[in-house]
Amino acid sequence: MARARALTPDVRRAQLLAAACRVLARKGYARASVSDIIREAGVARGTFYNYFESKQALFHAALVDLTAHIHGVVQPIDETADLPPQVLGNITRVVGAMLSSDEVVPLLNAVGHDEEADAVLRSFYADATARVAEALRRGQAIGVVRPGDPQLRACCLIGMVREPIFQAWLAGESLSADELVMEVLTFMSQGVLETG
Amino acid sequence: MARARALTPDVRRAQLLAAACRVLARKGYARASVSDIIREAGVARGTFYNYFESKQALFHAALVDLTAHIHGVVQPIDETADLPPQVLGNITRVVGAMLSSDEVVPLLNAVGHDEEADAVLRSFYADATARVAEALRRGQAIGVVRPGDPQLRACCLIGMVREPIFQAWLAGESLSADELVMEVLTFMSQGVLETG
Amino acid sequence: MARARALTPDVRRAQLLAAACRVLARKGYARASVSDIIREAGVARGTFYNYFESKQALFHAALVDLTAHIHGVVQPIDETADLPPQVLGNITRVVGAMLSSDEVVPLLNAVGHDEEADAVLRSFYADATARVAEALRRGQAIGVVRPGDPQLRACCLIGMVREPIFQAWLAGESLSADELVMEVLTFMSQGVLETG
Amino acid sequence: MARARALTPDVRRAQLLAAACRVLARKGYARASVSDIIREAGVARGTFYNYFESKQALFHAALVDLTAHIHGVVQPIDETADLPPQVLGNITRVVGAMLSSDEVVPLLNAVGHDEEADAVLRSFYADATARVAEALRRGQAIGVVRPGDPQLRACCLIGMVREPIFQAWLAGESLSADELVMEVLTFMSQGVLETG
DNA sequence: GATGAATGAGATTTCATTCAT
DNA sequence: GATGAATGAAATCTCATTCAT
Repeated sequence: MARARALTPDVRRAQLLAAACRVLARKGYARASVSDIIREAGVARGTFYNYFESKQALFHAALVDLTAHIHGVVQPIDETADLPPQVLGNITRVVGAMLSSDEVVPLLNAVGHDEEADAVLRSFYADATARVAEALRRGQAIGVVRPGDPQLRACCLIGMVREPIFQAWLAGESLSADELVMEVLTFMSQGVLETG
Repeated sequence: MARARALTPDVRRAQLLAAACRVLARKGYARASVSDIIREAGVARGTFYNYFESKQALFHAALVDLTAHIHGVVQPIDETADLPPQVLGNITRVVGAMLSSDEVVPLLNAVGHDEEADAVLRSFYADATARVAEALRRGQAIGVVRPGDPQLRACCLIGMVREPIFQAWLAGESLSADELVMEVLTFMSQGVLETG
Repeated sequence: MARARALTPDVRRAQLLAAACRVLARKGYARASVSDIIREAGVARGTFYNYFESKQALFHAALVDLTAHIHGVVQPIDETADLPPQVLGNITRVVGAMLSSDEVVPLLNAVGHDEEADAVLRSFYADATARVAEALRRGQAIGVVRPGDPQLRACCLIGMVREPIFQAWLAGESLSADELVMEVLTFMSQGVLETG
Repeated sequence: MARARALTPDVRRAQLLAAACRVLARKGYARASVSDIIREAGVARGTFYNYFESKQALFHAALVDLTAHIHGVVQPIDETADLPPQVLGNITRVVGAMLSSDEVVPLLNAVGHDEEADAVLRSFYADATARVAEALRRGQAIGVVRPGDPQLRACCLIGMVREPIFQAWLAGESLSADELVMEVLTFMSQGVLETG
């Protein structure tokens, strides 16, 4: 076989991570094998293990990367400025990040495959919920959010965003980020039932 | 060896399915092996294959059973009667069904493990969404639901219910069905933002 | 491939152990692979792992079996009877056990390959030394053994037996058990130097 | 990267050999990897193969060095001078050489790992035995050594020295060279049994 | 000469499935 | 029908060696 051109470790590592994400998106967590990944990356088996201690370590790294990226798009709320546009902006950016590539959704729904990966996802969701809950709590403090358990409400909000994305992926359909954001806003601001 | 009493096929099948569900709840889809299942059921390896073509077939059957059960708790809307209590009743019953046993949540989140199982889940979620969307559509027709894409809105509603249940399971915590139902109602009827 | 006749677990286990010993004798500890062992035993790869948790576990079991067997040929000393023939008998039986099959020597010299195996060998040699030392101590107590550190002397005696056996094996030559026993007796009773 | 200063081939070779010996002492023959050796020596992987054809070749060279060193401490017997002190001196020097460093014992017991290394050890032991046997033969000729097979007797003598050293190493204990030499002398000159 | 990224043959291990009893 | 020993394809992982720079 033609020997792959030697790269600096950082580059090769990133390449392997990217290849792994593509494979994960295509075959799913459970069916993605090291053989798939190295074929996708065009390197030899041993090369893989020069960069990751194990297949599990790779998946762990991929998830950590991904969740960090999503958290990264959230901007802290400036309480001295107008709130709604900031919240809207964050929702829009998160939805954008989740729809930005085909690889995000399957990874974020890959629960129950792997002890370590589950831990990463658990902390991702716990963290996201905690942030939203904190924002709600502040909103309640300044009287712009109705009373109610912030933790539970935060979960509902996350589900409201996550589920349409998840189902669109499951069905292989595309989803309009703008429409989703609008719908979430409707639920937040007035609900969907006409009130006499 | 101690030979298990010959049972009628249906009983044995049900016994295996129940054992499989318990194992799935305990170990998760990916880590449930045939050995686990037959140990739990107390039958020999070969016996398993007298009743299911493969491990995949068993999981498929378990999912079909489970999703049928959840669909079963939903009652058709009687449009001549008062709507809100019927909707409320259905939400309550679905939440109740999902919280009724430890086995439901892990199974409904077991995505990406298995081609066939994914198909079952896909159709479960598609079906659930379609039903809710249809209800919304009727609501819009008679003017009790605001305008908006029923499909997308249905997804949001399902996510609003599913996510808190999912996260509580992930965190190993319990969840109050009543509080969840109340919160969903709040989102539906008035939103969570105070309106000047 | 023709399916191997199903055996009771005990028999199959013993067969695998025996096959492993033959392979170890032929190829040495480091170069004996699971593939070699199953080829020798005529079973499939998976069958091996039905009986031993790992390759290491098999080697451990083989060593435990072997060392137990050698210890088993040693008979306790009856202090009310004549001592020399009893000692002579034990030496003869141990030498006999070590020469009884080609597999003993390579196994007893397989040091440094494997943490667990080393522990078995360590305790084998420690135990053997302790027994000989105890016999020497008793001999000193009743005045038939000269003064001197029993532990060290026991080691020397064991080496005196072990080394010729080891070297004969290394050179691929055979060794007369009787001559070895006689030589050891000479060293014990009078030494090899003529005394003026 | 930090490129090691180019050394003369002999120096570099010696440096690698020394590193290999340290690693061997620490991890044992079977667990010493090329990675360990180059890390210990502080050279790059490729450099290793500029000096040794293979890992096996390095171990071979290390053994040759070591065995040559041990043989080197043995002084030829001057038959015109008094014999016992010369024999005593040689035993003392050999024991001293074997105890001089932690690396000797594990290497001399590294049997069964490697075809070539086994050959080196085989010839080391054969040579040592031959020398001792020759000395015994001369002793018999001049009447200071009792009759008996010199070859077998030489093996016993070597075992008498080697075994205590081996066991002390196995147990991680230290050993007094003087006591060992004295004990060997006792076995040679009078045996350990009291004679009425 | 030195470097270290890349290699790949070969080892161990897993586990869903088969089939003789 | 029930049993459980046997199977083997396929997965993960190791590490001595190569070779372009």
